[in-house]
Amino acid sequence: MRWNELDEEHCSIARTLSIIGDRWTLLILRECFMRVRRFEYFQNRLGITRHVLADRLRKLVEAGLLVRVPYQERPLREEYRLTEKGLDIYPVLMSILSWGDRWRTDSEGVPVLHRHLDCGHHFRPVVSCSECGEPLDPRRVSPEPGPGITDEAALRYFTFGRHGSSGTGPAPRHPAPTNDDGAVD
Amino acid sequence: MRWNELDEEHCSIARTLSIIGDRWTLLILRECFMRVRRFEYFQNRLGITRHVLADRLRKLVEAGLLVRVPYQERPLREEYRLTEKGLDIYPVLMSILSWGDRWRTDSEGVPVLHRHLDCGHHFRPVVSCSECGEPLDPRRVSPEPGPGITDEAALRYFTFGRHGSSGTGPAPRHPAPTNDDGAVD
DNA sequence: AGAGTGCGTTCTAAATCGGAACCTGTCAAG
DNA sequence: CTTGACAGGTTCCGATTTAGAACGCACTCT
Repeated sequence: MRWNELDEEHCSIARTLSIIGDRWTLLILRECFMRVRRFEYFQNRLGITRHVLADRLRKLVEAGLLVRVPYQERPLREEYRLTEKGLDIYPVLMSILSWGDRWRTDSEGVPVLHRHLDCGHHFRPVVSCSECGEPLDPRRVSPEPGPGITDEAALRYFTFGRHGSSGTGPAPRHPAPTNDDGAVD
Repeated sequence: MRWNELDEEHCSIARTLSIIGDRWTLLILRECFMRVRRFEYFQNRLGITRHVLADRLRKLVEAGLLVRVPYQERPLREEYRLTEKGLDIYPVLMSILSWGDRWRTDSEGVPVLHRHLDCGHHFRPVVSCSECGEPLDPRRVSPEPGPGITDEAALRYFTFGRHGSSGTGPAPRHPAPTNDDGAVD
């Protein structure tokens, strides 16, 4: 499967990853949230190849997460700024950051703290239910086919098993072998 | 910068992306949350190359997000199951999904709905402050150097500007040219 | 005139990926 | 006792993508 095929998947995760699903794009967006806006600054802060940077910025503009805004004329110079669509990536970055703070921090502690200016405290981002406000437990969430899915995609997505040459067998039982290996799912 | 260098960055986002920052890894994890656990099933559902699948599963096991648990002997067969560390990726996936539902949905509506079993409603995931509970506005959050950062990384990270051959200049002003191009930042 | 700035493009070698075929145990059927 | 199926990979090749460095261009400043 190629990037452009991913784009046509009937899954919001796949479709989103067709834009932000590579190593550099999210780091570029992180810089945007740090108010970095110009080519040279991205390049110097990230250590990214100029070639790849130009490509990713172009794609982010095409996708509508960034816009080019002139900041001088003669010669024309433009900077890259977040649109509302780009600003809305913030929860993704904060979720990633939160996981990293929990699981990839050495004894020194977290590298960056975040202060919420509205309440004044250092905080962790918490993902919760829009309806009841409780934090989400993955095993208390049930995916269901929505209005925008096709029959074929629904079958593929919601039938447990495979969809290749040999037909869809019954859902295997997963008899949950007793183990103490750290598997929690 | 290579993948293994990313790993050593003083930034939780970069460090996390060194694990999940590629096209396939998050899709594999999405399948894990759908209770997919075996090689053939991942391969058939995702359409991923077997070669790449084997590589990504191995890396996810090395990184501690998945464990291999035997489900039969002779021949030995193992399935891949989420650890607590892997389960904790859930907020990242839900944030990505939420963005896709908002920005990449055509007129048909969202492809997949999610029901919160605790309250019974379809919901959107909301990222909020652990201290006051309010949803996060990116412009009301201020990053600050934490205990785990080095002086050099702090300079790099918190000084606006570049860090190449020509020293760090003063922070540019970004005079916010008046525009109506969709830039909101 | 010469150097500097900002934003790219071009070039080459190395790494990675997609697609298909092949390998290894084991069991079950003909 | 051969054949086929199954599960989980590995191997191979050609195509794409990347890293790293150099170069181009349209200006401005000294």
